[in-house]
Amino acid sequence: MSTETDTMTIRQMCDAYDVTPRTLRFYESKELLSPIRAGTRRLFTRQDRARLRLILRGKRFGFSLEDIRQLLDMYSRDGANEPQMIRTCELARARLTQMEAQRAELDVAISELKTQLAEGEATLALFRRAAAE
Amino acid sequence: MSTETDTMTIRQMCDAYDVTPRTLRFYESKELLSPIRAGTRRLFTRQDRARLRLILRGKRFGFSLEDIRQLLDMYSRDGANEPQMIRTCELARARLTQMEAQRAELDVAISELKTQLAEGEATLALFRRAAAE
DNA sequence: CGTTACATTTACGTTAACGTCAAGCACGGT
DNA sequence: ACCGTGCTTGACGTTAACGTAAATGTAACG
Repeated sequence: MSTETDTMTIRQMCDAYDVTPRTLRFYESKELLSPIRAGTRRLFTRQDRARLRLILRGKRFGFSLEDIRQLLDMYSRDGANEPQMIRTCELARARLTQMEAQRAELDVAISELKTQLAEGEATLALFRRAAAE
Repeated sequence: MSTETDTMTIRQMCDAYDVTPRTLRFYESKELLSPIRAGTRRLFTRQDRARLRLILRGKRFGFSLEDIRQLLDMYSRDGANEPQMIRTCELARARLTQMEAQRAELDVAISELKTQLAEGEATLALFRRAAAE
């Protein structure tokens, strides 16, 4: 019971990671994944699953798939390659800066919107009083 | 010096609000703006400018143009119409909730990315020591 | 062997918010 | 009349990340 094939079909992947088949094929076409084949069908290995998890995480970070592809390539081409690690870190730092800026803008927008909303609801309250006459 | 025409050409608008002509025409085509005409040319009134400011603010809030159109319609159709005010407030509250959720996610993503980055840079530091031999 | 249940490839469609021509008025100046 | 500038409309192009449909394959079940 140890050699449980260790690969997953496309559907198992979809269920496990909540993505569609189209998405997995799309990622393969973009060279983000490279499942092996059993005849014509895809079989996703442990490696593919690790990569998919990284991809999904990257998306949560707001990286584009193209960014992710680069990061993934750098990661896996040679884990112990200094210039590539440096590049990876640079990308990450740049993205982090963007995200922090985005957060700041979002904060401003949120408080502005709160203000607006309060105004609107105050006006509404006035209407109700008038209606209560 | 009082009747300064009070309208602006498309270029003046672009310069004043940092948008392109295409954007203004696009907004008109979407019925977000309705400049008057001097022959064939557009003249943007004070009202148009007020609406444009609202549009740009809405965009900062992350509203889609379609949302903005609805909000604008509700605003201007009759400033003193209760059901419409209510609808406007509901839209704003919904959007606010989205924005707060987005901020929460962004916070998580930021701290995760920070962690990753720290790891990466630690690894890099190790490399450098090894290289220093 | 026929049907059912997934799989595969190919390729066009979608959405938002404009960008980017192209071709042609319109008006002031010379 | 001619030029240059700025404005106009019209229409196709762009980008990302898939969605969706069509036609076909194939593996296992009964």
